[in-house]
Amino acid sequence: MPRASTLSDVAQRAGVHQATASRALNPASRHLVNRATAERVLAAARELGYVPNAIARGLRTSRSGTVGVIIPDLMNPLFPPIVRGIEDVLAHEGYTALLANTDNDEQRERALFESLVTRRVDGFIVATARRNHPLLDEAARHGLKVVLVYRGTDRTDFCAVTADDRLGIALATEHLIQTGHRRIGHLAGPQDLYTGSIRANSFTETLRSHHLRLPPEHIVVCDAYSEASGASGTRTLLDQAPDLTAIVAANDLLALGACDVLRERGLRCPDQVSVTGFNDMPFADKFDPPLTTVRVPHYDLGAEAGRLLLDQLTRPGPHLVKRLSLPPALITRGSTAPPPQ
Amino acid sequence: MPRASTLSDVAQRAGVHQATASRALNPASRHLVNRATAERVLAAARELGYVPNAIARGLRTSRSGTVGVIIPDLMNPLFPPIVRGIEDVLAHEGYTALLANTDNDEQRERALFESLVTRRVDGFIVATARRNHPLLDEAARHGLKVVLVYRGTDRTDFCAVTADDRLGIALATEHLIQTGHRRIGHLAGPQDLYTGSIRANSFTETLRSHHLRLPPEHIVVCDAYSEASGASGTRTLLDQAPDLTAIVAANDLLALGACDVLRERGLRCPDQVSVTGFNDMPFADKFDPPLTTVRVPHYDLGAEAGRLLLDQLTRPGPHLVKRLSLPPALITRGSTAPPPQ
DNA sequence: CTTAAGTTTGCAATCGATTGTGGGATCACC
DNA sequence: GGTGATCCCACAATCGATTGCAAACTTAAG
Repeated sequence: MPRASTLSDVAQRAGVHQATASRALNPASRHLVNRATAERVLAAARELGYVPNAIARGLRTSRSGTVGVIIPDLMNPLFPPIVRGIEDVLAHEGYTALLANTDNDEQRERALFESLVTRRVDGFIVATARRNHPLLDEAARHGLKVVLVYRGTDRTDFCAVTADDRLGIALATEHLIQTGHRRIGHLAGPQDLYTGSIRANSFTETLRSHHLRLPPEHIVVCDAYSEASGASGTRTLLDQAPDLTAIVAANDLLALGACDVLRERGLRCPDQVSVTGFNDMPFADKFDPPLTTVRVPHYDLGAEAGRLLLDQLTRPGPHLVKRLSLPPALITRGSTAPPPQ
Repeated sequence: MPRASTLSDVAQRAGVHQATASRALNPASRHLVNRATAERVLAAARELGYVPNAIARGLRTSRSGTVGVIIPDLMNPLFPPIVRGIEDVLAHEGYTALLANTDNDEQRERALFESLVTRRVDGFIVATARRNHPLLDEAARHGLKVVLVYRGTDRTDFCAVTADDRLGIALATEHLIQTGHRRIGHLAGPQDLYTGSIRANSFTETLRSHHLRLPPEHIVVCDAYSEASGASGTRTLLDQAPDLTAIVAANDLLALGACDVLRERGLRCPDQVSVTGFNDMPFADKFDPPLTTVRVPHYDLGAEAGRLLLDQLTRPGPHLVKRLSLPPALITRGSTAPPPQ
């Protein structure tokens, strides 16, 4: 196998110095070389099948053209669209995303982070933020550009693109109230996550603003955004408050777990208990019953996060800490109905 | 922001030459340096927060420690587990996956491929193979290591890890036959894909081997593995052959499209028409009706593909072209039942 | 004490691109 | 023909690590 041809191979073939070849090949500096020469270089490159070596370029320019994307779990169907949005925007500017699945494991997250720093990514897009997250400090110490996506953090010194979770939960809760429900429970997400805490707060506020009772046993905090965790949370919730007629779940997976437990206990959804989810995950409309949920523009979250990071990477000078919030929408389906008489 | 410390910073602080520092830092060559010296270097590195520069290393060693992973669409729920399997195996050996979504677009695929070649990935794992795929030739010309995953190709000179699709479809089809069905249709996938063609062949063979009639209008080829495509294929199928009592879909998404159309036409599934899918995508058990389908060990496909590639990358010498096939399993759920009387 | 073998370390080239600097053409104009 | 000005291009340093080679030093054996 002949080794790949290099810049100086091209230069030699075109009969110029490699510096000239470099400038000719790079659109941004092409104007520095004579038109005819440039074409000769381009032709030589084409004939040799020259492929620039991004590694060598990266060493010299100390920019790798890569961005680290840290997500909790690719198998949670909510993240692929976010990743997709990020990639589409980055690819358009010649950047490549390096994906890292942390599996909600701090150990693993640290290792992956190190590996990305070693690879000299130009910036990070982080979807694993906790409300107070040591990794973010470390990133800041390294002087790395960071944009948070989907999950925010308590600190206000990081760019972030999130959905308006407060509004989303308010929409779902008010939908239930307007449908006639008065005893509504909440399956909350982990409270060390921004999404878990803000959604729980919004639930509480919404009930308050409608002057509805909210005894503490109407809220159960789940320890993960998973079906299993939603199921066990629902068991607790129903044991504590058997007279609930509706459950606002902080997430679709929790809602699915809730539906499982309702079925397990012989309670019909939505006839006896209504359930709402959050995210409008793919195929939520195909479930039995089709899930009433809050649609979040995941793709756009990713795309905007990508844009924010690109802006920081490509535009010189100081940057504002932008915090962008995108609007969710209530999607009414079959898992909600008026309460039983 | 102080610039990141380099190898020679570490060497200086430890009072040794950078060559020595390099050897001390690298476990594989550490035995070449005096124990005490090595510890001094390690300490210096720790104090300075030294992070090796993978770019510089890659330039020198001409190995990037990255692998290109080309998949058709991350949002198809079947691929995240594959990616996950790949990443887990690669990460364990210090490799990083560069993910590329082609969106089934050849143009886009070519661009992403170029970009990965530029980044000097050490190898490729390809899940977008078509039966006859120009990209694969090009990769071979570049002398790149390639392992196919999930989808094979007609050529036999590439390593591949696939499910035993032939067996999978046979299981689904025989399940229907044993349940009493005689007039069974097939929603086939794109025939330029290995999976599409082998599944269609297996369907035909299975019916033949049971001496069942199979008029050509009982098979409709869909032009993509998507719900929409499955829906329109099903319309054609039902128009051509209204007396079918069962449909073997080449894929879960096609099966979902089929269920949509059955509902749209007032046909009850499974009472009037049974449907089987393929892949056992996440949440297939939650659908209405729960989908009878063929479970494919996606995670393991990815993991094995990763192992195969790693073996080629790390073990010197010539390599066998291994073709690995993993067994699927029939998962019987609510979308299949005996045919109506 | 000499020689040989074995350890440990330093020197310097190298990977392949980018880029600041300076010099040689070419041309115009006085 | 001299003087700039303008354009192109070549030279060479540089990014940060790895590694073949040889020098220096230690130890052991004769």
